[in-house]
Amino acid sequence: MTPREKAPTSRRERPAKPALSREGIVATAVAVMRAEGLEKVTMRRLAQELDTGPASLYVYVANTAELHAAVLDELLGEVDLDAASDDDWRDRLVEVLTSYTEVLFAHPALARMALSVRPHGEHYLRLVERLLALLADGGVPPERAGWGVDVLLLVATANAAEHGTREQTGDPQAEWDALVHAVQEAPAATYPYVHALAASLQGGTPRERLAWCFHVVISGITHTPIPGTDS
Amino acid sequence: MTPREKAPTSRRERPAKPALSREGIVATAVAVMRAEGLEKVTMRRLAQELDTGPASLYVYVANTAELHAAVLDELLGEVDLDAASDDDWRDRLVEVLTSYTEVLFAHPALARMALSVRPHGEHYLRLVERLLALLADGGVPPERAGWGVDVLLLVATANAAEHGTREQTGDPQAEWDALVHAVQEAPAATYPYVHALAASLQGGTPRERLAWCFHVVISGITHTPIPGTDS
DNA sequence: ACCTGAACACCGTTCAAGT
DNA sequence: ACCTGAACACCGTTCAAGT
Repeated sequence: MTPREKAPTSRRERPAKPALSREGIVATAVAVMRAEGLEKVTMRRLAQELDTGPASLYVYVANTAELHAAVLDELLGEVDLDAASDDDWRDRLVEVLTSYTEVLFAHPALARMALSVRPHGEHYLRLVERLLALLADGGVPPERAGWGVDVLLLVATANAAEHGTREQTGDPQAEWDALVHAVQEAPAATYPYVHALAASLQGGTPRERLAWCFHVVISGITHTPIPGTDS
Repeated sequence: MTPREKAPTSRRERPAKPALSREGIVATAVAVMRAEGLEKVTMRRLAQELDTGPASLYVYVANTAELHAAVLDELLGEVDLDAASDDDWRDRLVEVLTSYTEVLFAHPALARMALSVRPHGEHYLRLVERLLALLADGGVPPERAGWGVDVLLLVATANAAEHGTREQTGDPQAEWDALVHAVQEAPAATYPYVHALAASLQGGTPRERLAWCFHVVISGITHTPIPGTDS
């Protein structure tokens, strides 16, 4: 919370170098990510930003992965947990999940990371708590809700990783075109279903597909008992 | 298919440097990945392996991402498309998806990549074709099947990325412990649901959870029409 | 205890020059 | 056309030495 707190300087010099701290490092990391993407959030770059050498950061941060995880939890603070509609619990669930996805959408690299490094920060816990509450509202048995939250967050995170709009590895349009091309060129003899589907491949907006995806999982959760355990 | 084809050497020298080719490069990449993981599949390392300079590879491969995509499609050739059971179409679907997940399980880094670079190789098309056929068997309307395959593969890929056993970024056990710890420490006042769930968090084997996950999505697909489009 | 310079061991990609 | 050496612009992490 004190990213650039000025040390009390007696002599008039250039803005005194603020003392290093975990908070300061994470805050700088978030700033760099917002400005230039997660790819630029490197130990060396951050050290440069904080006017020190990369080795100094290792006093406060174990490694790059841990730093990125801290950045992720910071970002999760932006997820809107208060669904506006007081309609069906399903719709409220979709609202919260959509907010989560949108937050990650701007940083697909972060979403990809969230799939390897299990988040466990404060903001993440808050989100899980909210999702569990909504599933409980819907009468989903507790253990099934636990597994269900896992699947819902997995789907949301993967969607963000896949369709996110920033920091693309290559040209996303070109890649999509390549897929469409591959599908359209698929010989009807070998790939009858793929061939037949070519036309409807681009059907629906990304937003429609995302909402459908969430409804599929929610519906599935209500219909699929955990084997042996719950009713 | 001709990874180390020997050029016809007249003089007896050390094994003549094979001519470079896309196939040779990809084959070498697959070999390096199997031996040491995707992390080691770098342009420089491959060049070294092929006894040349990194710049030479760019004649055959656009960049590292494209190379990794080629490796992925190669690996997808190992997915078992012929479900053994002739039971319910759902079970056969789960079998194929489980095979896909298992193939990626050994290479989570590849799974993560599959979420950013849309695959469109031959083996990938074959897999999609098979999944579409199984959904058609189940009477799922074509367009919904198209969207459904996307979700099923997304879930399978994300599972592999998340729970994969190799090339872990950090210590996976330590991370899982950190999550369990965070959940158990979660104050009951602020996080009642998370707190209540702490006990059952580790419930079920990964395999059970994966199968449940697939059944949830399949069930959801059969119950959730695409808005406005299909019946 | 905290901070640092310097080093080690790597990356991807480009480009002018060669064959 | 294909191949290459050399360079440019970066990485993460460690470690001995300083304050």
